[in-house]
Amino acid sequence: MAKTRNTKQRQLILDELRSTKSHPCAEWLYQRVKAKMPNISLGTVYRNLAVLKEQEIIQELPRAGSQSRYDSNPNPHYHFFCLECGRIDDIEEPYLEKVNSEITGKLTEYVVLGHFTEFYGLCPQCKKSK
Amino acid sequence: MAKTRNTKQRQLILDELRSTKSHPCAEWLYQRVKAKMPNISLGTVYRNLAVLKEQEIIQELPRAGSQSRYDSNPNPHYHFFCLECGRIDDIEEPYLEKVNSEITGKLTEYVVLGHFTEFYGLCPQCKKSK
DNA sequence: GTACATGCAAATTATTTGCAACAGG
DNA sequence: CCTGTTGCAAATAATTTGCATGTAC
Repeated sequence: MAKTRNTKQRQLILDELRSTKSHPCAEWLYQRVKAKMPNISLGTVYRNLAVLKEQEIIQELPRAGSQSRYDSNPNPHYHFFCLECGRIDDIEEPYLEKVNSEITGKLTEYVVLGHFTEFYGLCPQCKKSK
Repeated sequence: MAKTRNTKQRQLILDELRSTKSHPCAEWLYQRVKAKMPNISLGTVYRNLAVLKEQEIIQELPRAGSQSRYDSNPNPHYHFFCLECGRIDDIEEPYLEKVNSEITGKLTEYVVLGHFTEFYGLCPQCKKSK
């Protein structure tokens, strides 16, 4: 891992992210940090989030790539995302209702309608080539 | 639901999506359909995917909104996404290892490293206002 | 002093939209 | 015909990047 510095900007961004439970986006953090350091730029926020993520100090909420992807099967089912080659396979396993009910039992204040799950790891091809 | 027509473009896009298991993005579908109908436009592909999704003939793989969102906790944990107001809360429930192991048992050809799960439904506030 | 970081703006990437012409039912 | 749909191009939205300057260590 490359060397990094403790800049005022990076610290402010991290503090701001730690001060909230809202899982904010870059723009939101930018506005907040800007209040304390008016000429910080949005590019700096993006660059620092990337560094902090790289260092595993924070995480970016999961999404498979930057583009939307589509499935001709409209029914909920699970996918397996290969971290190596990016391919997405369907999983035959039936939708785990018990996962919903387990969480529903804990989150009585909420209405739990369902869950999205993606498994990740290595697909058969990428497993072999390791 | 509004009235829709069976255009040649829509049918080709759907056929192309059904012909693959790769969960493609709009651009990929555009290239494929373009081979059969050279002056189709990318905007048409996006518009048709939106219509087909609306009709629940296909699905778009889940992603909470168009922007990346960040979390100051780098450890895997679950989130609850409110379909009404878009807020994302942390769930205290510990990571369900048994979900991984259940899938690992089925996908013996794969290396299952983990899973991303987001629950969705209504948060306490939105539940009340219904 | 050196190289990582920054601010700024321009460039990319992904997606959406306005509009006049087209075509399915 | 009537109105949903298309192709095209321009507009947005989100993110990334080049570059000269700044600053942490």
